[in-house]
Amino acid sequence: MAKIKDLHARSVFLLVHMEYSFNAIEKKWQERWKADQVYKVYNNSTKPKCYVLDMFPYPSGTGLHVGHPLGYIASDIFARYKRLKGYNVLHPMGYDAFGLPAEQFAIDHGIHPATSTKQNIKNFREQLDRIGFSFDWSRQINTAEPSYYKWTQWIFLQLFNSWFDRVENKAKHIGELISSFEKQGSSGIHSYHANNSFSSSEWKSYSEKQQQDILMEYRLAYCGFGEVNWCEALGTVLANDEVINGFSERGGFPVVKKKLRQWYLRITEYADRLLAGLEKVEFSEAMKEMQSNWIGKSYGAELDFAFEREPSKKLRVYTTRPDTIFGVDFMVIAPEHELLTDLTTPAQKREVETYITYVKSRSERERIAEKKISGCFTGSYVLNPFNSRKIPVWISEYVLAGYGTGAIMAVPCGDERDFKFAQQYKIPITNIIGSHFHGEEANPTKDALLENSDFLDGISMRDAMSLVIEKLESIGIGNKRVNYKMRDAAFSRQRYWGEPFPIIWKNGIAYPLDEKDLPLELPKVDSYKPGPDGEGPLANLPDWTSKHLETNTMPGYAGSSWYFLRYMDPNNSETFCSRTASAYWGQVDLYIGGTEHAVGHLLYSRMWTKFLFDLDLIGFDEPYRKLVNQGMIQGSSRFVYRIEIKGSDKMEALAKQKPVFISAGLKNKKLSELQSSIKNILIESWGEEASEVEIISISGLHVDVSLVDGMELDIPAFKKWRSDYSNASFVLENDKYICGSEVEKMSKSKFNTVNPTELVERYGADTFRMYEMFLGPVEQSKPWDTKGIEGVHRFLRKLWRLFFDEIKGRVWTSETATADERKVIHKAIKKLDEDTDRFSFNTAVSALMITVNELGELKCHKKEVLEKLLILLAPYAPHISEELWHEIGNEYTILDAPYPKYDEKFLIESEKLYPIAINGKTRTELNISLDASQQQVEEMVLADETVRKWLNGVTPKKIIYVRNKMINLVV
RNA sequence: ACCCUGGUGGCGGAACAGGUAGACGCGCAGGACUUAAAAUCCUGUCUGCAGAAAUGCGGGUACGGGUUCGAUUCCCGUCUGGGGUACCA
Repeated sequence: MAKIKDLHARSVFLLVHMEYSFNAIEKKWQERWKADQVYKVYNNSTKPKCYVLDMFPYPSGTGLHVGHPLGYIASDIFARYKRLKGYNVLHPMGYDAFGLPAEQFAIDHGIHPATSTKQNIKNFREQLDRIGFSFDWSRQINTAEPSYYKWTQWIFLQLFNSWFDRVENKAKHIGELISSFEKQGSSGIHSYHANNSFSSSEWKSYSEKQQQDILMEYRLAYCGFGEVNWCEALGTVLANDEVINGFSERGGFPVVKKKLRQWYLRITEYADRLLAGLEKVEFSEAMKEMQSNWIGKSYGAELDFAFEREPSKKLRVYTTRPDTIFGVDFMVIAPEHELLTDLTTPAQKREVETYITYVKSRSERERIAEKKISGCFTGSYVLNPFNSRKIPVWISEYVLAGYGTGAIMAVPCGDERDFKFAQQYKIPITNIIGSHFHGEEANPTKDALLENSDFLDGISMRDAMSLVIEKLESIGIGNKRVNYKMRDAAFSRQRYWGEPFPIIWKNGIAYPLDEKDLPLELPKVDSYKPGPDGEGPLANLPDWTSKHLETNTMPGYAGSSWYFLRYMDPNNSETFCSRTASAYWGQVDLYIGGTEHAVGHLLYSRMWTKFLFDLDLIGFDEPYRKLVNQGMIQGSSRFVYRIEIKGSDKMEALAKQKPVFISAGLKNKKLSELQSSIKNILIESWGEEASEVEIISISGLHVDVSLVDGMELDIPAFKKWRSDYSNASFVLENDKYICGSEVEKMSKSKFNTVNPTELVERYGADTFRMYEMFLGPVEQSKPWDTKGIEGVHRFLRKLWRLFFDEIKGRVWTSETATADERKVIHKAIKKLDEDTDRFSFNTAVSALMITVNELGELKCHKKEVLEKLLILLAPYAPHISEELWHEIGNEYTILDAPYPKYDEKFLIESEKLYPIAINGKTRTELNISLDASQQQVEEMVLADETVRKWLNGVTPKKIIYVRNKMINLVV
């Protein structure tokens, strides 16, 4: 019985192997890899370690589209490649499961975010599994699970219980600060908050509340007040992108700024280390630039301008250009500036108030982005400290309260924005840079010699900077100052679906929860509606509020700031990640994700890592050694163009029932030209009365990309797509309906998404993986186009035919390879090795295609060559490689195969055809042996008939050999 | 508005340190095999001019300048697509 079964299996096997049945092969290997746990990794090995990480996804309800796997495929290729190269590779995956969309979904549909998230994760996982990734799923994490966020809360408590010692430039336990206050009061080196000055005995005499208020100014996680987008009508706080032009995206209700109690992370204390750390990591220069611009370190000075009316009062400004002090023609303060009421004169009061109301409705982005300038005079003047010149004080939205001192000295001849402001409000401009300023536009030069500048006249601006600062310091009205554009990170949300804060409030004091009470689980709620006064939904729970627990929750980036550590030790219930685990795996060797995280997630996780390092909880202070940013795959949307008409009610109703669409090539003609040519079609469709209607416009509508072949609309399918299009008629060009197209972000609502699972079913995971890589460089954004996928599929079938013939069956042999065949495969090994290492996966795929073509031309079916080829291919197309690897007689997984080494000796040529150029223009070619000396080559070149003719007796000035590619004679 | 990044055939892209621009693939055109289709294979495919042809000469990497013997690559300016701008992830 057993034998019969076996025979049967064998015949099926042979039959199957005539052609490349990718579906069966991929299913078989995915099951076997899972059963054999081939991707499970252990925290110890004699091999070197390599940690390859993807930015984990937010499991959105719309599932995976072809853009998601791009980075995952790239990292999977790299992880498999490293494993083949003999590394112990950690390649995990998980979910960043807290987030606003799930909460909005809950509000709209009443489904608990945990439920919808769980479902979404299931979908993601099913889709991911089809692509054949080498993730170690036993290490999967989910930031929304209590076993995970217990440690997010725990790290938060460490931040809460820490302060930053600016002398040692590191975080320390708050207890050290307290004992310093007890011993020497605020005179200790640790006091850097100017408004706190107390002695040791004063400290001891303070109430607990007073002491805690002071400590709050030092904690790395602290509570304060901050402005949020408040929508009264919705009773909730809105994200910036939920606000459009001062109105809520949903409902269109007015949105204003409101101050609410907020948690913050004191990331500004790490500004210098975040900046310095960039030098130790392999991020792209662009990424480093974005981060350092965000941190925005600048050197300058703070100085006081006394009020004209009340010289004891001062307006303090921050400037990076103290040298321009005599060019100050006006001051601008932020609308939120605390001295605004003092500065506003009764005459200007009404105007200032109107302006403030206007600014309140504006988002910060709008305030700095808008081209038009707005502002308002306060009525007051301050005095230039050096020459007592009267300077008017203005308010403008482009000055932000949070940066510097919230007030600037405006120098219109040197600053573009100040210049435009002066022009708009007709403020006279002082020129301090002579001929560098023409009155047409500002000139921010630092090279001019100063004029109209009192004691600075004739001095260069660069030298003047330090002179002014010295003088300011000596007369005590200012000082040198380093400033950062970066602000402390807002760390709370008035939302439900996030980590609860392990904080209890008593008498206005925030007390940390005991560690043993973690996790503080997110309670179930009946309603996701906001709580009273803009608080989060947790404020609606009597059970929660009666315990005085914090009602804010943590933001999306909390869990993602440290997740890379949890993968190292995912099931540890004693600690967030054991020291042995983090010591073994260390930094992430390769991190892949989009640039959109440049200044958010990446900075936060770098800060958390530095913090954990300071507390000696991990042994490294940069999380990611190397970062690669994958580009975004955009959707290529298709449009149909509907004719919009004006006419009788009957006609307008018909226009809805029987819409008429016009082909893209015709839509740009003038409406008047169209009237006559389209009328016939309208009459045909709607009856005689249609001759009366007027065509008023043509509107473009998204159409599902699956209904369009290239640009041509599949009309029957389109009619079936939506019931209201079933009676549609079409104005064609050349008997075809041609759609319009546009490249946009991939999204369900634009009908331009492509589902990877469908492609995997049609062409196989291997084809899909290789095609995504073949599409272009991983780093580059590009629109998705399914058309080319056939070419990659053809390549895999060609590869298959090197092993099996449709009629003859097995064709691979154990014969010894020829020199030509060896040359082909060694060329491939060299190229693949280089390309995979430098992340040039698109050219690597091309090289594989060329190799298979060349082997096909040579009719090479030799195992010796083919098995090397399979290993090269394995990271890219794991299923087919594994199948064929076993077919040629290997028992173990291809991932444990030794990666082939190329041998120069198979590639060496004895002579080469060199182009010979004169002044860069190629004139002829010469065969030159590779071991010829430079002099021999020169003699040969100069002796050549054609070259001599061209040189026409002239001796070349020099002869340049260009990287083994050409020889150029410069005359 | 500011910061970052891209722009090369009909299309995706290649050219890795400034050195023969258009590899590889798609599409298209023609051909072979087939009763036919599918599949497969072969040939051509930036462009203008000349030529029966092999081929030759010129132009060409968004646009305008510059540096260089030589520029898709470096520099300056302009136009334009994409990402980010602090509560989307």
